[in-house]
Amino acid sequence: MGERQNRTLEVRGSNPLGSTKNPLEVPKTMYPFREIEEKWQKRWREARIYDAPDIPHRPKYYVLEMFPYPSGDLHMGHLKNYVIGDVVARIFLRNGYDVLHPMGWDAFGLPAENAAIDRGVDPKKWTYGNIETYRNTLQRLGISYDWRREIATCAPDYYRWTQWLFLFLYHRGLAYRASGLVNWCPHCKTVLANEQVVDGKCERCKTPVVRKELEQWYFKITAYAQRLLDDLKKLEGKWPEQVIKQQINWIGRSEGTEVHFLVDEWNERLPAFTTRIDTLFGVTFVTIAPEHPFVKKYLDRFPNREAVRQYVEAALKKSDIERTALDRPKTGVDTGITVRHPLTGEQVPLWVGDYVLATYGTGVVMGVPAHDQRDFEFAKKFELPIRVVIRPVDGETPDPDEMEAAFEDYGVMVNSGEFSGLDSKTGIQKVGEKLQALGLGGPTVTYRLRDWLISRQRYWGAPIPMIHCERCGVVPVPEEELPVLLPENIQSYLPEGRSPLEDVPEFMNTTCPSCGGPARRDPDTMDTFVDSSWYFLRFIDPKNEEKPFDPEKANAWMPVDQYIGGAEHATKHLIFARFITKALYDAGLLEVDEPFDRLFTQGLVLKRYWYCPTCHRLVDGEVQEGKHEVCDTPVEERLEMMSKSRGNIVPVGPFVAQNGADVARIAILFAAPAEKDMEWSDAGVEGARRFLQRIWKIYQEHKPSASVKVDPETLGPEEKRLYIRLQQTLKGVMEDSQAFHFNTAIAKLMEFLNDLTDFPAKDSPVFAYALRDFVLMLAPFAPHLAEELWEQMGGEGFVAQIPLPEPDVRYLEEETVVIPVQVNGRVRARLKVPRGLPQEDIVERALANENIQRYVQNKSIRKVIYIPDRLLNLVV
RNA sequence: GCCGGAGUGGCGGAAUGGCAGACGCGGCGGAUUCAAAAUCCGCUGGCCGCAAGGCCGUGUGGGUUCAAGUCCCGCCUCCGGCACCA
Repeated sequence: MGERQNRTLEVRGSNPLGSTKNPLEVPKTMYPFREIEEKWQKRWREARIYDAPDIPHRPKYYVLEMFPYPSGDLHMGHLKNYVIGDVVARIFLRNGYDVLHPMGWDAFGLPAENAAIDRGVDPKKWTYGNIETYRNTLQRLGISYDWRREIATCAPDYYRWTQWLFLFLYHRGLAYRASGLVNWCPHCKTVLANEQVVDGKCERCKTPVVRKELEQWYFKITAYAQRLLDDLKKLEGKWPEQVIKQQINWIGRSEGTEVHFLVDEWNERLPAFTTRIDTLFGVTFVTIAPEHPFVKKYLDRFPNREAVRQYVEAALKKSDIERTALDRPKTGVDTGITVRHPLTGEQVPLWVGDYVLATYGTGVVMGVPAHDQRDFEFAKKFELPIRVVIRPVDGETPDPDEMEAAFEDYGVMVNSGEFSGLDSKTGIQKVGEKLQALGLGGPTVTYRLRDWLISRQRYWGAPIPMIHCERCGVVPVPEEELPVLLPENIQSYLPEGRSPLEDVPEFMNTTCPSCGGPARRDPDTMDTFVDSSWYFLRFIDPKNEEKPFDPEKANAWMPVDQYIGGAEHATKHLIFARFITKALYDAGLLEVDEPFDRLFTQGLVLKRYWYCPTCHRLVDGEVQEGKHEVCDTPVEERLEMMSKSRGNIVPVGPFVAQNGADVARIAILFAAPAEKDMEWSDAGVEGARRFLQRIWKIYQEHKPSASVKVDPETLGPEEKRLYIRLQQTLKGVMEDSQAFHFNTAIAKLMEFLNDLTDFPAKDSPVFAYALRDFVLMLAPFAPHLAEELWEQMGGEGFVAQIPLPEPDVRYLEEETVVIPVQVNGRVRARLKVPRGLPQEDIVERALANENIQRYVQNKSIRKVIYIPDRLLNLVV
């Protein structure tokens, strides 16, 4: 799996014939980046310039990139995340902030266990080995981390506090154990959170998920549904709209009405949820989900008990995929009992149907075939009556016998007793009130969000700190006994459908903290999203042995001012972290109730590769004339996110060794806007390399001094122009960087380098002055080269700590401008004129122009539009 | 189906309603070289033209405007998220 080193893959599209150039080959004339980068990394480290204080005394800025899961090699996809964060951190560090910029490892998780299963490697050794590699690579990139704060979620001194968090939630009634139907991945042999099921499949291995009845631990995130929704307003304009929308969707608030159907015989009531209570009089049946507890409870007493039993069993066996397949016909079975309509008193049949979801609303729906398409299909199939109770505002009441689809629009209520004649919206209110008055329901709100299932039947995670005692039941491990250590030297990590810890008697057998009798530990470990739902707090106080974090420090540093990561966490990590933060806030442990003030979601890094559909793997380098040379199958071209499992990664380590960290940084930032997906291509590297090489060269040729001073008032025209261009660049680069437009910021630096190259009077002080400021601007993007050049110029201190130059606002505009002259909106000439020339003079000069003459002659000028110093349009 | 986002040269991509294609990659031509690499200079959206210059051009059809890649209305395509959510 991805063991082979990546070769160059030709970049198709830009060069259909393919390049023979090896991007890993260093041109001989390259500046000595290796020595330079090593030298400055060492000096930064020794001077500890990236250390953040425990409590900031200057304005604080907390920059955080989503920490990685350390598997194998760090690749270009990761890199983008860290480089963006680093540029931001460096800008704030230079502008007088105390910057907290930490890095750590999301180190619990399945791949470690799989490595153990596949290759017999100890998960801990494997993980720490990877961490070592990752850390080295990141350090080699010169990212400005405060490494003293490094954390790993798999370390006992971290997961001790993850366990503390569990107990904290437990004591606040936010962690509970419940038996229910859970998402089960038959391949990973573990349960999954809702958030980890994608398209009905396991997010990790793509196996269709099935339902299974298990007793598991849940976090009560639904208790925070409304606040998680409401507080999104605080994030507007600071989080990507996309992510906010996704969370709104995910939480899925729905306002409706609960309505109770009565089962007189057993003195039970079945509440149903609907958003269209105005259609209540159209109910001709009621449908209940197969998994509904009512079904289980009364199955034996249903007249059609055999049919129902078979149906329920079959439904449970189906995967979610099968059950939710789009065009699947409705299925169901009549229970044989009837339920009483709350308003009409009519008895309607109760059906079991798997189009009703047990986990949404109440698991029961009222069947209104005339006004709900699903009910309509169900009724048609089972020949249930259709009763129309809504008519269009300006139309006839539809004839049920002729309907081909449900009429789902709002309209006017008909055949609805005392409510007939009301419009739908009023009806919804009135019927709701009536039900409430009768004690048979009333207005209510439901959410799509479900509680967070956090038990995992796997080894490599934080053990759940709970003990099961036969006498006392479930008992929490006392806080002072944390951490509950994960046992090492496990015999088998192979998933058996139960936690591997269950087979470790030394771990399992313990004494009950309550009664002292023999008891067993909870064998499950926590979902790794629990680990990462609070890690940003531990960075603030990573060595604290008394508590997860010191509130004083946390309140000084929180919230994270800028969070950077992938949008794929919109409804996972980002919602879990918000929930945990709110829970800590409610307990008075934090003064903020939102963890991340600003969020930036960077685009993915994609890599094109050849895929063999027969061998099911990447086959770059084994392709002959469009076929895989091993099996002779035509290969497919794929463009996908870099990932170790696909094998299409470009590892950062070798790339940086060959090209240098600064080249890697510039290449990844310049290639595309940071928020957009990009294809990694070696072609882009060439531009970055040339750019830095040209910078190096111009400084070696002219040896500018950092102490040069310039009085712009005394400059000649050419010099003044360069001075003005410098100010424009300073302004543009800063503005672009603050907007995360690093690609255009670098483009502006390139443009200015072109100006410098073309500048004729290279011995002028203004030239040296421009080179000085150029280095200062370059530093956030290519910090090593900038430090080196700064030193060569005789500059004092680290560039990394020197404030970014402010543009001289008096000189942002050039003295002459080129004004396009349009006739009827089409450009016919361009005039070079002094800035601020009055309109009359411009028009006069325009009319003197030969080409303008051709279009204006014999015609009268009807209108003159002049945008000062921008454009002239003559309408004739 | 619903909710987002995006369609601009050979490619990645620029453009507060005001010169479409900045910057870079690639390509072509030249300088340098015994030769190549590297480097430097010039050209590089399409079509017509010796040239001056002209016509066309931002997925597509309309509209607003002196002026539209940008604003409005309709359509097409692609990507992401959600989806039997009652």
